[in-house]
Amino acid sequence: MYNTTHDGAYPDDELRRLLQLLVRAGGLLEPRDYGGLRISLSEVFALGELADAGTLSQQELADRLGLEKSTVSRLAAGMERRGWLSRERDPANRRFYRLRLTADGLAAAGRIGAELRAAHDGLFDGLTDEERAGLLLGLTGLVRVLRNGSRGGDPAGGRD
Amino acid sequence: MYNTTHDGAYPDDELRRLLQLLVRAGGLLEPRDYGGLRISLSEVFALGELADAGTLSQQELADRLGLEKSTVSRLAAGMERRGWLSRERDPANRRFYRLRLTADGLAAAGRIGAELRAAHDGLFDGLTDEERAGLLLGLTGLVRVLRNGSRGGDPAGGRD
DNA sequence: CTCCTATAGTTGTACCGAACAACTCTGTGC
DNA sequence: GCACAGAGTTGTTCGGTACAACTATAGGAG
Repeated sequence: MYNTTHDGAYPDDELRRLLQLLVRAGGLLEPRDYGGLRISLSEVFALGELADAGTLSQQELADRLGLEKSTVSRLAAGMERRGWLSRERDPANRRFYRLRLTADGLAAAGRIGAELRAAHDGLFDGLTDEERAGLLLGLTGLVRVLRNGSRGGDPAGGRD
Repeated sequence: MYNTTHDGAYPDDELRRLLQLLVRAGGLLEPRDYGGLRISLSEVFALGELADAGTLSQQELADRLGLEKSTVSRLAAGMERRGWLSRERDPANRRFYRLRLTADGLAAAGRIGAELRAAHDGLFDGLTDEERAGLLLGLTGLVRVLRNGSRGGDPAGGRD
């Protein structure tokens, strides 16, 4: 397939395969049902960020999610409509919202967290001990590398 | 964050974090420039499948990509327009197309393959040897598990 | 105090990738 | 010949996103 010029020392193929599996078989891209509610990937991430941070302005949330502020405006409005978060203006500076998860929002975050955990437990069940340990180690490193952007020549990104 | 009820033995958090990094920092979802050409993820996958298989009908391609035939119809039309593939009717059964990459299409597949390899080489550079080895092992297993769908209670999927 | 500017958020609009449904075209079996 | 099945197409709709232009609030500089 894509390994036209490569010697096969690395899993060229696996990289694309994995992406493809993640995207398709895993249904990564589509909104899906978490805890019985239809929710988009961005909403999943937003719940996570807010559960993490407690209170965020929309702009902060946008930065964390890598989304445009207008997108987050509508995202937050939707989540408010669902009762997952409250939007109060910051009394100290009324330009800012103070986005906070409501009890419902926290519950949703909990359910989703549980599903994510179930998902990865299910995945892990199919792995050998060695694979499991290796994956854990490798993924941790990968997260580190991706987060620090320590890549030579921006090979994967190219859009920031 | 999401680990409201978990004991922390697994990288709960890391799972979502990884997804998020993949999706955002990696710019996974957006069409991006590969080898200087704007190309969607599905086109990347389609090039891979066709480079793999040589000749496919649209329905076969749709099955492999997990897309609807109508989507693939337009996808293939677009790729034909770009000169990446040829669509001849199968002479033995004119209902079928015989999709094949052109020389240009193969070249594009090669360029994209090179970029994918560069991307993951760049990623791998930031890893320790242990992490690299572990990741390789774990990913291989993960691909196997995802492909076989051996998951307890369909934890990750839920949309097919 | 007024005006200028910066920044948070909103709204209008457009785009893209995808699904679904209804359609056409081709082949097959009775 | 006709009915049915399957491949591909087209019309339409939807969701998630960006971009641009807007409003509203705040913080100076004169």
